[in-house]
Amino acid sequence: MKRKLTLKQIAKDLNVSISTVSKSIRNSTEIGEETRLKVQAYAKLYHYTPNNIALSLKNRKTKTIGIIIPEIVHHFFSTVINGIEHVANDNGYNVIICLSDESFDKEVLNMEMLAKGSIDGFIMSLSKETQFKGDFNHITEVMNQGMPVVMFDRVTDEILCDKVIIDDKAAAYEAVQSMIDKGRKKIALVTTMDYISVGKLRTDGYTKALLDNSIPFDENLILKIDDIVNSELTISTFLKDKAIDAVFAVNELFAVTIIKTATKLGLNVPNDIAVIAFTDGIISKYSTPARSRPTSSPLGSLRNHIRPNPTIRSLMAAKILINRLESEEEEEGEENYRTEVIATHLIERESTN
Amino acid sequence: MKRKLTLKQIAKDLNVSISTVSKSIRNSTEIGEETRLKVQAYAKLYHYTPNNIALSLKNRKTKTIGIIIPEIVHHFFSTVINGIEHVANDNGYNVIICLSDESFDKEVLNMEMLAKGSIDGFIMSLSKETQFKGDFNHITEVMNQGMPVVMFDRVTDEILCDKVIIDDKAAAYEAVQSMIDKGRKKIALVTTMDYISVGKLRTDGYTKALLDNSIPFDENLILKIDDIVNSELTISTFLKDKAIDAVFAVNELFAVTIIKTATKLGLNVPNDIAVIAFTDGIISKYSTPARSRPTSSPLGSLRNHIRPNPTIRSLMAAKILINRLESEEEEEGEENYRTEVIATHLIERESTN
DNA sequence: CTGAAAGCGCTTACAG
DNA sequence: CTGAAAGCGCTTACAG
Repeated sequence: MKRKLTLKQIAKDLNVSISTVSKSIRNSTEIGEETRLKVQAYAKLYHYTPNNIALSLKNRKTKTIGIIIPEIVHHFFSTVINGIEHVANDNGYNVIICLSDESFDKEVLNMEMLAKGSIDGFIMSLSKETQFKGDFNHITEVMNQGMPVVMFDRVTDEILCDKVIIDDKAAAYEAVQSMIDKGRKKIALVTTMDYISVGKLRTDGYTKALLDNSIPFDENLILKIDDIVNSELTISTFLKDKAIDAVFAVNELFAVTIIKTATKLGLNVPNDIAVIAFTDGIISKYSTPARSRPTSSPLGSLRNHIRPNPTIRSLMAAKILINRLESEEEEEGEENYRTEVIATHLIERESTN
Repeated sequence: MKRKLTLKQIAKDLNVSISTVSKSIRNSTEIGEETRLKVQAYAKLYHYTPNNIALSLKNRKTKTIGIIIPEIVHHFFSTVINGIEHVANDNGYNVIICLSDESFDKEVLNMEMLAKGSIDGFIMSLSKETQFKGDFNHITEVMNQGMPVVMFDRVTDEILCDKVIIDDKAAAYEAVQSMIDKGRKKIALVTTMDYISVGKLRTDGYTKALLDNSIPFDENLILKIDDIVNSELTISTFLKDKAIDAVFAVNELFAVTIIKTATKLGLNVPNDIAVIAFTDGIISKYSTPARSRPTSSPLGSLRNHIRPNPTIRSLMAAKILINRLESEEEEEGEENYRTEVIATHLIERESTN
């Protein structure tokens, strides 16, 4: 079996010492020009590339960042990865991606694997199951070993570390407020289970908007969905039984399902029932490939929406991590973690209702 | 800054040698029970984990597999990753994912990065741009350094290596034949640009089916699409101008767009125009979240389709790679590359037309 | 100008 | 039963 070319091999082939080869390749002026050029030519000819593993060992840093995200069949995370890669590459870092697949066990395994030396730090978004269990020992563990962690989007208060989030509560508040302003009376909420931090915060925004407007909070107007794929019937019943004239959905898939269900029930969206949601653009992309007539698709009815831009956040997360990595060299003071909150606002299209 | 615990540190803390610590932790009987247990307790208490980087250097293998795929906003690749991870983990391997984002440059950079020692072998699917350029030097390069590569789905004839593909041509042939059998006269083809190997093969199957049935090949019935997102108008014109009664689409997104466009033109699918396509299930998942009434969505009209199962292929690819990795230890004979062709057939739903 | 030595963290054959 | 030494591939301070 062929092997990667090493300094040792070059040294042997050229009858010089390993140090000489190393210095020549790094173009050190310490080495005489003749030798230097000879070695360089040889290295180039045989496509020598230094072994990163050896470099990592020597330098005690890998110059790579690990990303752990729940899933990737999702436009959102794809954008996130691109953003992080961009900043990383600009700063001489590489990026490794691992998927937790929304599973706690996979998240733990992936973190453990990467923490065994493969990377210098993490950027992560918690899996659903992890948020549900509330078990964050794997993260504490990694941080105890001196690895910085930046949490992204799906975060937890139980871990002290850098975080990048959007102001979910405020954005939700704004959305619900806008519905109230337009005269909607019975505003329902379709959200996730409470353990999803993001869903929880958006729910809080909804609740607060109602309170601030002295609208009585009605628990029956809240629908918590665990598995959207099998929930059309639930939603149908929900919409039918209450005289709801507006729905705030915490994500795009929920919104699509709601709009479709409402339409099937003979309701006109947005006239009979308005729908506002957080979106990420992926579903509308698939639903209306050509975009020529937005109103022909479910999302067309979703004129007003909140679309958090993942790019800004991913750039920010990468910068924070790299910053910490570079400054950490000597320092001891760790406690100054920051939580970056990116403002996010409701997008209202012209012909709103 | 805190650091990861090392054998050296433990040795110092416990006043024994590094060798003793190492052997104790690996539970070698060479070490006296008392010492062994003491070391083990200490290691456990402080959560010692061996440094993978050091192990990789020492063993000259990393026990990790690199996956390079074009994108991940795609159910298909998500399934592929899961399949590979499954086999990998079962065999003590870890998996690292890199995205080429359909870009040649990113593909090259990612491969170079991983080839510098981070992994033992590749499983990859070529980016569109790479297929378009036809430049595969980065792959040759990596293979020359003794790294096995298994190509997956989007492959090229220009590189000799292990490959796992489906029989695109035969499956396409079967689909087109079925339309012919049902009496369709003017069968159009909507496909990708020729440089996409998969699209090319499916096109070949289409052509062959026509030939074998003595149906004159009409170039005007072939539409090659580069960017589906902005192609509704093109498709609309295409469908309108010819008296087409059937379309074979090489992928699901094409099919959705075709069906939508046809419907807008007032055509009944499948009565006026039948559509058969290769699918992967993701779009139908988004388009009809609840699945209760399949015919209400574009994909509902796509009763007959070819859905290559990515799981089998990914398991196969991982097995082939690991097999090669494990057997390669000493061997010299490299030339016995295999191309695994997974049979794939048309799925016909009951109420076909 | 060139090279031997130490060290990154680990394992293992070999002494004692 | 324990430990010193060599080596994985590299860099760099230090001799010569």
